[in-house]
Amino acid sequence: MLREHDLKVTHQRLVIGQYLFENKKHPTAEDVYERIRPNNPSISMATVYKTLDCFVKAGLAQKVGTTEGKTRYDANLDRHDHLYCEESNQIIDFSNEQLHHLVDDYLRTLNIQNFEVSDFQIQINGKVLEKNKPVIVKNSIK
Amino acid sequence: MLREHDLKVTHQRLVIGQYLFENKKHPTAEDVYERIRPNNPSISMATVYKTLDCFVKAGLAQKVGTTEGKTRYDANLDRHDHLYCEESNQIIDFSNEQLHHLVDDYLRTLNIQNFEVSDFQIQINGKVLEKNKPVIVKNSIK
DNA sequence: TTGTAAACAAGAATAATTATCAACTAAGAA
DNA sequence: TTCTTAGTTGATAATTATTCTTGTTTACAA
Ligand SMILES: [Mn+2]
Ligand SMILES: [Mn+2]
Ligand SMILES: [Zn+2]
Ligand SMILES: [Zn+2]
Repeated sequence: MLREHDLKVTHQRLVIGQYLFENKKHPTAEDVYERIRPNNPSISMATVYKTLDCFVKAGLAQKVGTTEGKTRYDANLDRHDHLYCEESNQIIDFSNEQLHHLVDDYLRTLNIQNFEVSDFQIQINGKVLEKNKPVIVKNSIK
Repeated sequence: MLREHDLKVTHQRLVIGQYLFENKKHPTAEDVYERIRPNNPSISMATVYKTLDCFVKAGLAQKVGTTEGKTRYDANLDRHDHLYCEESNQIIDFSNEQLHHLVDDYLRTLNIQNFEVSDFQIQINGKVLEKNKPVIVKNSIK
């Protein structure tokens, strides 16, 4: 994956990439650092930032805007939206083809003058009810 | 407006509020500070932050998440979405009842287990074509 | 195996935001 | 009006998030 994107394969990139890609959370740089540190005590915070940034530039991850004053990173490259928990600040992936089409089709019927739309993302605010249980989305229409 | 929200009426709040409410931009704290400073040289940055924060807490404004590492503030309290210009980083209000209903209705048909939706906001990414001309949205369907 | 550009760790530097605190003031009570 | 006081402000220090600098190490092409 790194090679495909012309990135040198280093231990640091493998470790950070593995965490980011395997469990699709939306961690801050700090989160990543804390997580990988126990097994990789020599990796520095600057490297975490540079690595995340290089993933973003390579298109392997994206930044997610928040209101908390820190940037979150997302390795889920599929088209998806986000559930923002107002209590825990966690961001949960939400994928729904129909919803996407619905909005996409509608946006195409509008003509937004002087603005070229590239894509969109829906930020669904609310709160997780039971903090330990998972959030599951079910499509009512088949 | 301030009195209705049990906020003491101070010169600083009037000045900052006036800027924020009259031209519905999405300024950073720094933007607000730079803008009001010429006519109010004694207002401090800390006051700008505290004032914006108190507007948010009172429900007179909202924070807008960005990917730039600084928070933006929005005094447009109507339900609306945002056009994010990837080039200039400006955020433009986008209001469309139909689109809102479309998404709202659809979200209600889903049952998102263990998550209580309060509201949502669509982030439309793209770029402003001609930087000096305005961005206008027209509804194609009446 | 070696040369070299790229990447790294450590720590300094900067940028954004928040905290502290003494002085001031809005606004209600007397 | 004047008094009282809780809330607000400005100056400045502190904290937090991120980026920069520099000497050292490493990936990998030749
Ligand atoms: Mn910063
Ligand atoms: Mn901060
Ligand atoms: Zn995501
Ligand atoms: Zn807005």
